Amino acid sequence: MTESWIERFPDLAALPPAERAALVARAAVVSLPEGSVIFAPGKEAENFLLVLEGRVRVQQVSASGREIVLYRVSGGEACIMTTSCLLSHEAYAAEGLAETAIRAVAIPRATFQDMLGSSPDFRRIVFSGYSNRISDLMHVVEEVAFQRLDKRLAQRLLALAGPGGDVATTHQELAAELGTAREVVGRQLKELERRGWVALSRGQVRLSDRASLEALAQAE
Amino acid sequence: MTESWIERFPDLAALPPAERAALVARAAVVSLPEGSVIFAPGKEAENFLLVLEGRVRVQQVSASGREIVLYRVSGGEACIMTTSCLLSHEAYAAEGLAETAIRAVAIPRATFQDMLGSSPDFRRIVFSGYSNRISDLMHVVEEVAFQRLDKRLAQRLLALAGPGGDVATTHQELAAELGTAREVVGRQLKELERRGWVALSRGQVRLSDRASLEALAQAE
DNA sequence: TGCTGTCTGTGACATTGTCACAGAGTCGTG
DNA sequence: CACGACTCTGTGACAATGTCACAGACAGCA
Repeated sequence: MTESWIERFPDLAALPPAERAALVARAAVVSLPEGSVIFAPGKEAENFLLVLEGRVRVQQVSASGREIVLYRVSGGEACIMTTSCLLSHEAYAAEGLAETAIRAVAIPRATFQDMLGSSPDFRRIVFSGYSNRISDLMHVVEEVAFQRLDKRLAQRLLALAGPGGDVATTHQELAAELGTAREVVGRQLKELERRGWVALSRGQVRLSDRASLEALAQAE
Repeated sequence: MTESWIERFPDLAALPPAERAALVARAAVVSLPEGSVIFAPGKEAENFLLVLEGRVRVQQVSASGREIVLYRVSGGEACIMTTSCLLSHEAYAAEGLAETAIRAVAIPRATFQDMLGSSPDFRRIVFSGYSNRISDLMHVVEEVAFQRLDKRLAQRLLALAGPGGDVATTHQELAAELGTAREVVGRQLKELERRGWVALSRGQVRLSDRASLEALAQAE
């Protein structure tokens, strides 16, 4: 059982046996219930986290209470906000929430530093985590600064929709995804409904014309 | 002379003599004129850059031609966009421009990888570069998504002003700093002028009431 | 049933973005 | 100097988005 998690990270599973054994011995698999706060402003992280299962949502909260989702970390990825805190003690104005129940590997600070020095593969995992996050953040900047809201909303609806084409969410939650206000989302959804592209009910958006939404999502 | 640059990075200068010598031997000091494109979408980097002198501006350009400044890299810092390209071959939609003439240390890919493995201090420099950039990007998101434009403009004017209180820039350039449109900047400046906080002339903004601008910049 | 809290809808207004111009400053050149 | 070419700035009309103050609708529960 102690060996199982490392198989999710092929690069790590391929480490020299000694390093691999050390890592497995010193890391702990932790479980967190849905809704847990993984990190928050002012809370310093003690462990480096590799997410095994579940999804972490990282978002920013403004002074006025508005929120915006920055990115999500899924199984197989490193949660690099904690890393940053580990390495440079900077406080971020972001918080990480467990959107689902989480299983993750917690690697203590010292082991993390050791592994960084000893394992090129471990470094690659950490760096590519950073790299992906920077990429995500630049994408957010680009969207917020330059994209129309109807397009962004269509994108999110498509991304959040289950296979049946339903999105179980409130207008408030969608507004937090996009960094805008609830009323604005309400009006945008109303317009999409008027065009026959979605059907609205309390706490739910049903996508009734995916093709049109996709066209909108990809529009210039 | 070959030894001089490393003194700008105390962490590196303090490396074990062997490593330090290897680094100095394999890295090259390069000079770039003002206006050089350090990196651009689609251009893959071959070297890791440590900026010695000068300033690099990293900005994003939208399809519609609007721009937004993401952050600046100054002397003593690592230019981590190039790093990312080095490590994960991801293409970013950002470009880096030399705002001033630049002197930088270019470290070849292989040496960079070696140093990452052998030197905790080198790792710290690289990681803290990443960390700072993530911090910068989150700050940009926060500003663009949640802050009023007059406040952001006041912040930029104060940041860009020389000691005499002059900002030599066009409305277009200010708009690119903030990710907005020229006309909007023009109107905002007009309003600041009406209040007597700035004086406008072609290609220049003179800050005539710093205290008021600072109050605006710090307003909620 | 009535109460309570959440979710949604709406109108009025402020702020910001877009578009299509026009006017004014600067510079080189004849 | 006169002229054109170019950049920089100003403006009005309108569209899109954000803010505020509500009111109504819905769900769960005593």
